Amino acid sequence: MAQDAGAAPRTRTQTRNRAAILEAGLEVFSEKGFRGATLEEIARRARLSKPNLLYYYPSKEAVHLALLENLLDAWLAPLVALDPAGDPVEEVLLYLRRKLALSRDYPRESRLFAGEILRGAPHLGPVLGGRLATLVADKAAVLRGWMDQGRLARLPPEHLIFSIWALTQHYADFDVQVRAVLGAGRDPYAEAGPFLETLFRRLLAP
Amino acid sequence: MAQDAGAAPRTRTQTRNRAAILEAGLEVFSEKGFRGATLEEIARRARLSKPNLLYYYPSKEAVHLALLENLLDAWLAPLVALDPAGDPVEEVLLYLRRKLALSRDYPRESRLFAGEILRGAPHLGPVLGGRLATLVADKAAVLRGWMDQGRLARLPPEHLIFSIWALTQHYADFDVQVRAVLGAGRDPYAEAGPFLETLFRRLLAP
DNA sequence: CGTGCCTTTGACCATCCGGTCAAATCGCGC
DNA sequence: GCGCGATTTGACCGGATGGTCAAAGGCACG
Repeated sequence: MAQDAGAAPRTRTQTRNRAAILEAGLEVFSEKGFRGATLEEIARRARLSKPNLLYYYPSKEAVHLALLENLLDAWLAPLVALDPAGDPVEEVLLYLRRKLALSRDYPRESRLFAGEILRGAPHLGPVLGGRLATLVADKAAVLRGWMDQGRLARLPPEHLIFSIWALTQHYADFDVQVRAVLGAGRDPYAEAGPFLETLFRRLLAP
Repeated sequence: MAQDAGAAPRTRTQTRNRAAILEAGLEVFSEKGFRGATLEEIARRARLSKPNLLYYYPSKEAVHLALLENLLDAWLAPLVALDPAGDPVEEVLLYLRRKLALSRDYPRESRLFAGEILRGAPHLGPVLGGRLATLVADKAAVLRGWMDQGRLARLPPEHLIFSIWALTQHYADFDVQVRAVLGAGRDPYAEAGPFLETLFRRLLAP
């Protein structure tokens, strides 16, 4: 039996197949959304039969949920890494760069996330008001401290964080639109990097 | 017969029912996405039977398409209104305010749009590389002209436009997340307005 | 080589859902 | 109040899809 999705895989086969399912699920869910994705297609991409997939994850939702949960840590890591002991402007810029790198290197994850939030966060709703809200409150306090010390321009810290999310994730989530507007032969991320760096340097200077 | 979705409605009944269908479709599509929406639910919200809905629009896609097309003009209007004869910084800020107002007053439209783009723009793909790209190229030229005259900070104009899209639409598309982070009792838009205004004033000053 | 568990699968089921159709009903112009 | 097109609907269809099940296959270990 391998039905318990939460348990650690025991055999090599389990490890390999679960990984293949998650990879395939990420591909399909991020492209088609939860409703648009089919178990058939996920199974095919994972080179498994549909019942075989259901042997590893008990339902479509279980795969989706596993992906979102796995994602969360990686997604929040850059914000967690914001160091209260560092230089204020440089720390925020570091966060910006890390977040933009996530959009560039993991656009599927970004879109999976965006789809979930866009639909009202039916699966990770509680996490938003819980872990996420706590983390943001924590880091907002750090930012506010820096502002109080005059080392960072005074701004509503939560909205400063939102602006970093919005500006970086836009390039992953709205990729088609960005590329359609820029035309072929241009590298969105290569241009976005310096632009966003300028934007935040001007915004954050005390 | 009323099958031609493109034709202007002739009777009062047509006008009323088509409007009801579009309103219901907007509600359901923006909340559940194209695949997640069902004709049954759209029909119910429009107080029509399913076959009756199909009498006015020949398919689910036709309703979706009609919504996107109706939307496009309203969505692009603020950018169209960017006046080459106006004051550079004030014109951009005006655009920002108009766009934020759209997010505040028409969040369902914003989410409908976001969903379409997120899934790779299967329906209005051609529009992106056509009308949208042309419009942006046009206004980017205006911005560049202002920059050349030293009346606006030198920045990649397309990315400047992207940043306005990203920052304003974020508040509509990721509404649940924003509210979860801010907590109840706070008005996201009331806080976002001044913040974004500050952000762009600092960014755009020559 | 045999036993027992892990893994895989073909066949199948129930449900949902977009769309059709023929018939009923409505309501406007005469 | 009649005729006729516009509108509405119950019943139905076919395909897609999430999920089940019992049986078969593979593999490690005695």
